[in-house]
Parts: sequence; structure tokens; C-alpha cells
Amino acid sequence: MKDLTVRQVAAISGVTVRALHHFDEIGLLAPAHIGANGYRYYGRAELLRLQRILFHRELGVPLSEIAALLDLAGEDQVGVLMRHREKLEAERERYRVLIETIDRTVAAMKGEAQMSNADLYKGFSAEKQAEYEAWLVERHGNPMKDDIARSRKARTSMSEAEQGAAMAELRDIETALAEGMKRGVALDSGLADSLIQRHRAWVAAAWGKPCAPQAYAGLADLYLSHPDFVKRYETIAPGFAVWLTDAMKAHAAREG
Amino acid sequence: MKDLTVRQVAAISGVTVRALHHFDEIGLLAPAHIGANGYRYYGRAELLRLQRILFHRELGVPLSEIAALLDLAGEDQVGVLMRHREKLEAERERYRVLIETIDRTVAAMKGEAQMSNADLYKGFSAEKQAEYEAWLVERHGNPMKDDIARSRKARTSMSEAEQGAAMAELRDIETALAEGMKRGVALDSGLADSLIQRHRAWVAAAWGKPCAPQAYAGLADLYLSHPDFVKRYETIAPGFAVWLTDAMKAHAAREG
DNA sequence: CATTGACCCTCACGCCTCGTGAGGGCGCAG
DNA sequence: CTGCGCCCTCACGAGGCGTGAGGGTCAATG
Repeated sequence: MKDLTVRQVAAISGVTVRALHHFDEIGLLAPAHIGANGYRYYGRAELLRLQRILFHRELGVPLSEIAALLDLAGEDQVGVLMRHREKLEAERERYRVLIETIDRTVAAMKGEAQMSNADLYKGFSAEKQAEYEAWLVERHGNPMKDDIARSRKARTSMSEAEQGAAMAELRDIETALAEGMKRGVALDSGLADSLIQRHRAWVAAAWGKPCAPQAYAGLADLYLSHPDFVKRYETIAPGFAVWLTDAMKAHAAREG
Repeated sequence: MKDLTVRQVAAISGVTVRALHHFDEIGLLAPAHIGANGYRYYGRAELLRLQRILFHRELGVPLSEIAALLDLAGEDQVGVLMRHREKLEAERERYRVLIETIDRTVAAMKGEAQMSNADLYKGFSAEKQAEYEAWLVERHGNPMKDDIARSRKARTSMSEAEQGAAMAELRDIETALAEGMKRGVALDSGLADSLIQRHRAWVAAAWGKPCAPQAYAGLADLYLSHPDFVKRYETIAPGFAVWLTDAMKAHAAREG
């Protein structure tokens, strides 16, 4: 009959010849028949099947699943499409969050850039660290002393660019947490926990060692008991200091 | 000092040990130093660098680009982030369109299911095809006769499921086009053209052979000159028959 | 009829980011 | 010394083709 070669099918459908070879290889779309010369020849049925394949491929369905899809009855196809739709929605939401993250980060970086360097690291300066240290030892005894000392040393061994990036990252995490609070996210929700884990990972990175649940809870106490930290967090959002420390302790309790 | 092994770093940061190996292999994140036993040991600086790597990876930046990114100055980093933001927005928009496509397709499939089979293929039945054929020959002479004849044969050689899927696909394309019309999309815009190309590909698949620009323009004439087609398209949206055929001819003119 | 140029075929490697063993050393507790 | 858990280095695999290499085939032309 009127059979088409790979190139013709490619021109009609917009896929490449190689893709047609591939579809044949994996058994997704075989030619109507193969000539004595080994050429692939496609008919109308194959073209229509190809259309449907491309439809699903466009939606992001893996080729390995499309074959099964095409053989389903009408209702099942609707079900599959709806389930796939949910995945797409989830992906779309993910992108929204990522874009938000960039916006926050950029804002944080611009904010940091405007502050003087002196202000920027004031809360982490040697004097301040010594003060926190004394405070902590007074309240909690010696165990946390080492952590604080290590954190102080860590600061001095980083380049300025590294410090700037690290501070911007911290700002980003804190802002994301504050937004969660404003939206009324529950302390024990998965969303809050994933944000808190990011925060804890940042702390661990700053300390240069794992941050055990107990130590994390201790840090929450420090935040609450020292006016510098309370001010930092209340400036981000009213009530944030309490919310954050509650979330930290709740997380620590779950992990401990 | 207090150096961390791969496992500890993995626990802190949430990546796998294998990923750390990989980052080392490609030179993205080298350990602070390597022990005499070959063990990798990481320090604070590496943990902070890892945090930044994960931040960009989360945004979808390929690892090969992240290394360069981390060495940029603050302002450049903002620029890179903003450019990446645009890509994310584009992706997000793509997902929106895909979700829309699913919605249309599902609606079309449900619509088809409600029609009786007799109605469904009425426009493509043997009698109707003969009628179109006579009509065309009368108006355009013989050249299009073969195409129509082939199209008719194509119908009879397909399974019911294949026909249903093909009709739903056609409905989807037409609905998408009608939406474009309602939104005031220009006939010669890229968006309209991409939709029209989908339509032309469908026609080619239905005919079982490439659809040349001239033949496509001729088909547009058929649509306009026969009440069945006019009714089909006017039912989808008022004024759609004219808009569609104009778009088809404009496309054919560009391609011819 | 032989040549040309446009097609067709079959390997087979490469891309990217690791997951997943296989096979074998190192370090600490009992 | 044995055992257990950690560490190492290969090296293959997956997904969806792109991109040659190396070699037949087809249709039209000289």
C-alpha cells in the first residue's frame, strides 16, 4: 500500500529518525512491516499510534509506561490521566516554591550587601561569642562550651565570600520559617519539619559537627534567653522567636 | 581537628555517601584532607560549601555549573539566580499548559463516551465520505479524490479503541485551537502555528501520508464549503469555522 | 549500465547523577 | 583473634535519545 519510510514519518510527526528507531527497539512502536532490504515501513495505524505516544510523552510519562497506557480502555485512560495530572500539579507547586526560594535568597543577599560588614557579623563577633559562652556556661554548665568555642573558630577560618553566602543562606531559612509561621503551619507538620531540618543542617555546618537533638534543644534555650537572638527573630516577624524555638524543641523531642 | 567522615557528613546534610563520592570525583567538593588509609575527612568549610551546593542543586542547576557558580562574587550570583528564576518560571508555565491539555483531553474523552458510536463517527462514515468525495471532485477536480478515499479506508482498518483515541485527540486539538481564538491569538503567531501543526500532523496521520501545504489548504476549503464541517466547528465556538480555515490557509501559505 | 547523492540499516559510545552491588582493607569491642 | 561496621575503589545500569562510523539501497541521471 502507501507505506511510509522513517524519514517521512519523522517529517509528519516531528520526531527524529533516531527516536523512531528507539521506539522500535524498545517495542513501543513497531513498523507495519519490514522490507526485504531491512527498511522500516509505517502505515496509518502506526501514525495514529505515534500521535498518541507523543501526546503522553509530552506530558512526561516515561516511554516504558506509555505502551501499557495505550492498550487501556477509555475509562482507565481517564483515570491514568487524572493521576498523572496530580503529579504535574505537584511538580508545578514545587517550581512555585523554588521560585519563592530564589526571591527570598536574592532579597537576603541584597539586604546583606547593604549592611556594613561590621553589622553583618556583629552577632558572631569574637566578643559576642565570648558573651554567649559565658551565658551558656552559667545556665547549662560546661557541656555546650565546646560547641560555642568551635563555632567561633569556624568563623575566623572562612573567607568573606563564604561567610556572606552562609549568612544569606541562614537568612533564607529563617525567612522561610517565618512565612510558615504566618501561614499557620503546625509545629509537627511535615512542612515545618523539613524547614527545621534545613535549619539544623545549617547549624551543624556552622558548628562543623553533627548537631544532636539535645544540643539543638539547648540552642533553642540560648535563643530564648539572650536578648540579641530574641531581637533578631522578633525583627523578622512578631512572635517568631517563640515559634521558632518551640519548633526546634518539638523537632528535637521527635528525634531524641 | 574535628573532622567528619563521609557517613557523618551524609547524616548531617541528607545526601548519600555515594553522592559525596560523586562530588569528589567531579571536583565539586573535595574533602578537607585524606587520611593515610584513604578515608575522606571533611571540615566546616566543606560542610558550608556542601550546603550551598545543595541549594543550587535543589533549584535544578546541573552540578557541572554549580562549581563555577560558587566562586562568583555576590552581584554575579544574584544575576545567575535571576536568570535561573526565568527558566523555572518557563517550566512552571509549561506545566500549566500540560495540565490544561489533560483537562481538555479528559473532557473530550468523557464527551465522546456519552455519544453513541453511531453519532461519533457519523462525520466519517462511508456514506458521508462518499458525499465529501463527490463534493470535492465537483469543486476541485480529481486530485484530492485519492486522499479522501484513503482516509475512508483508514477508518475501517482501525480498532474501535484506536478510533476513539484518535477522535479524542482531534477534539483536544480543536478545543485548544478554539481557546486560542477566544484569547485573540494572532493567526501568524508562533502559538497558533504550533497548534495548527499539531492539527496538520493529525490529518497526515489520518490520511496515512504526508499532508502537503496545498492539500491542507484544500482541506480548509472543504471544511468551509460543506455544512457538516461548518456545523461541527461552529458548535465548538461561534466563528471558529472561519478562524480555523483562515489559520490553516495562512499556515499553508507560509509552508508552500 | 555505471555513477551519484539521498536514504536506509546496524552497532556502539556519550550524556547526567547517582543507585547498587562486588570485592577487599581498616578500626574498635569482646 | 573474631566479628561487626565502617571505609575504599571499580564498574554496570537507567532514560531517551544525539551523534558519528561503517556500509547497503534506491532512483534518477550521464
